[in-house]
Amino acid sequence: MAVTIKDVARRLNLSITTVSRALDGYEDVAEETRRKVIQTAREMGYVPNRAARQLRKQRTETIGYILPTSAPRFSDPFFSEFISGLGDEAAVQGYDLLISSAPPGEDAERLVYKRWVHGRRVDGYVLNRMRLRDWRVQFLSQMNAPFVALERTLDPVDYPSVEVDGQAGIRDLMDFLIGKGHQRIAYIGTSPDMAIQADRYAGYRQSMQDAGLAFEQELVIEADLTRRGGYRAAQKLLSMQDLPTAIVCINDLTAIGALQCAHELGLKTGKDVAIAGFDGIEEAENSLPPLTTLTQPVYEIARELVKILSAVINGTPLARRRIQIQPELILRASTGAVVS
Amino acid sequence: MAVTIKDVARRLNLSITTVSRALDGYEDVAEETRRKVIQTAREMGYVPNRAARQLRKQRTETIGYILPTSAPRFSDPFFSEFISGLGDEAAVQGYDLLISSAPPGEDAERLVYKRWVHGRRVDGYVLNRMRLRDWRVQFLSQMNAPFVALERTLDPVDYPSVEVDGQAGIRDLMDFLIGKGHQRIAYIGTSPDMAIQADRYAGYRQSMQDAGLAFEQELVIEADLTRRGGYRAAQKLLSMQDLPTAIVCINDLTAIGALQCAHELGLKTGKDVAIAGFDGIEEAENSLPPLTTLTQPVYEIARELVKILSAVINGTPLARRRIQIQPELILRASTGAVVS
DNA sequence: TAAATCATCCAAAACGTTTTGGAAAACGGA
DNA sequence: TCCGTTTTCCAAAACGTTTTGGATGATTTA
Repeated sequence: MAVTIKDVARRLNLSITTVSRALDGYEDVAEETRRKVIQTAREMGYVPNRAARQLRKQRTETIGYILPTSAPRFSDPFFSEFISGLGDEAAVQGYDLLISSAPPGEDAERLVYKRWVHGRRVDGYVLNRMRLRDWRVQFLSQMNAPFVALERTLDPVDYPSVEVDGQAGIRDLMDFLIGKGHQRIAYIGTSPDMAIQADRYAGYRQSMQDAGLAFEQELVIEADLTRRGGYRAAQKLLSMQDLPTAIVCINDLTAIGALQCAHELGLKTGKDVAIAGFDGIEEAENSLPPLTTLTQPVYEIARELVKILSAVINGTPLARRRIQIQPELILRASTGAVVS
Repeated sequence: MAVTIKDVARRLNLSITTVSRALDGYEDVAEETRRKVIQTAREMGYVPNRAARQLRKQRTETIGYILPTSAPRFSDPFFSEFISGLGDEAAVQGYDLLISSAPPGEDAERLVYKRWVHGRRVDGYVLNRMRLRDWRVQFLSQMNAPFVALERTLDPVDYPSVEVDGQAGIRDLMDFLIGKGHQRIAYIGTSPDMAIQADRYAGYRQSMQDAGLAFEQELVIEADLTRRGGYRAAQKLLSMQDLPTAIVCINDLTAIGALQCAHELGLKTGKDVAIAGFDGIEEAENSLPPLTTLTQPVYEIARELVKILSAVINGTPLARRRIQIQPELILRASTGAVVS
């Protein structure tokens, strides 16, 4: 059915060895021959059988990403952009992108990773939504499986990563808020075992301290990165006696939930209370009011991750094993009037 | 390195044939033997090498989906849910999910499909964002590649599909609006060669006609399914002499753009003008005001698509080759006060 | 008792590549 | 002319499965 290397060889009266080597650019084949091989291969529409090549070369030329789906029906604008970045760069590097999904931290997740690792399903892994101690890091490095992560963990393993400097980002934001006179600043975060929580919360704590502002435990709430979580957390904050004047949120979805809560309580966000997020998702541009946020180049980050992973797989030495990206503070109306 | 079938066979003093057949559930192996095989295979952590199996069986046990990325940095809440549905059901059916991305309709898209088809990269394809005449339908059916599509095209090819009845959905919505007394109802759609445009626009036209309302060309605007497109289209509509009292949008993102435009022009959506969307994305629940929309079960649709595709690949006869899903009208404040 | 059937097992081929370890021919230097 | 190089090619092995077509005994049937 499909045209194989054998067909090409037969047509040219050559051995399959020569055809293979001609196409792979080996030096021990005459230029004239190589020319002919390449041409007829193209003419005949020859495409190497992936499975055969994989079997022989013992590599799959595929990279894997397992979606951390917290709910069966899950939807997060971050991921469509992230995946399209992974896919695009994978194509550039000659890899396919294999995708599965599993609830993070569960046995199901373990199962998927194990199956892929033992079945030698992919050459390398892209990880994100890291937990502070992440079994995936331990497991993959133990199994000698190449991987790269967005965000860093505390695991005593040296692995290549891209990290967004959430701490610095939040500090920028806090400086701005404090500069505007805010003193009671609340923080809505997520579970303390998530890497981004450790990172961003640290920024919050540090800025409060540097500014000599009193830390109050009740101004810090743990949510779950969703709109609904943000909404509920804001409910608590905005029903206090002594209202916070600003709410810093760990991500945009949380902030958008908070925005809605404030609105329903009759508070004017940007005037009565300032609210800010983190991520720079598109929805944040169009919320009411538009959301102040720290934006990160998700698409480019995804591509960078694949670039690094590809280098790791091929044993190419890396210029830098840890790339740090500074998020950019985008001021919008949710933290006070702006001329945008 | 990895444990192969040979290792298992050696351990048990059996041939690899028997091990293979025991694991595959053939009848010609003694129950006692099968038991032992299964147990030691599990103990040794044996996972069949995918490439070898693929090569031998001439199938990849993988299904493919190519993201229609209209922009390099593209983000659409629809797709994260869609992909997670595809991935979950693929896992259930024993398939992997391979993903790539390409701008729809371009040569790049053609290239990706061709490479996958010729390289026998996947066993079947999931298509969406169909155009009215879609070359992919022609191409894949010509190549005898199994595929399944969300939405139908006009191509004279019989293929299995899931379709959301946009026409009926829009009619429901229109009935509601007309019942509330709206007469000047505008429609913001997209390029007429998209299947969903044909479908949903038809619903609009038909309802207008059935209600005896005059059709006005200037009340129909072509946008591009994005927030920005919706915003710009609404600008045109809301700067007319004789304002429309309602705007029906082809999807939620468009409607959210329109919402914002109305807000900026000082119009109270839900009072001065009614605006509605289509899709039921999460953002629509939290917009200001919350958006009336037609919701479709994206996750379930994705799973259904994979189920059907799996049946097609395996030659299992299908109960129904075309599944129709009725979207559900969700009334929210953007079309007038509601007790929600 | 011989023949036929049945229950288990297995050797070998095949899938389509890449890679190893030469072989043959052409060439160059003495 | 002969021998060592160089250039160009190739046969065969290997990757890890599944499948084909028996083989071997044991059991039943005639």
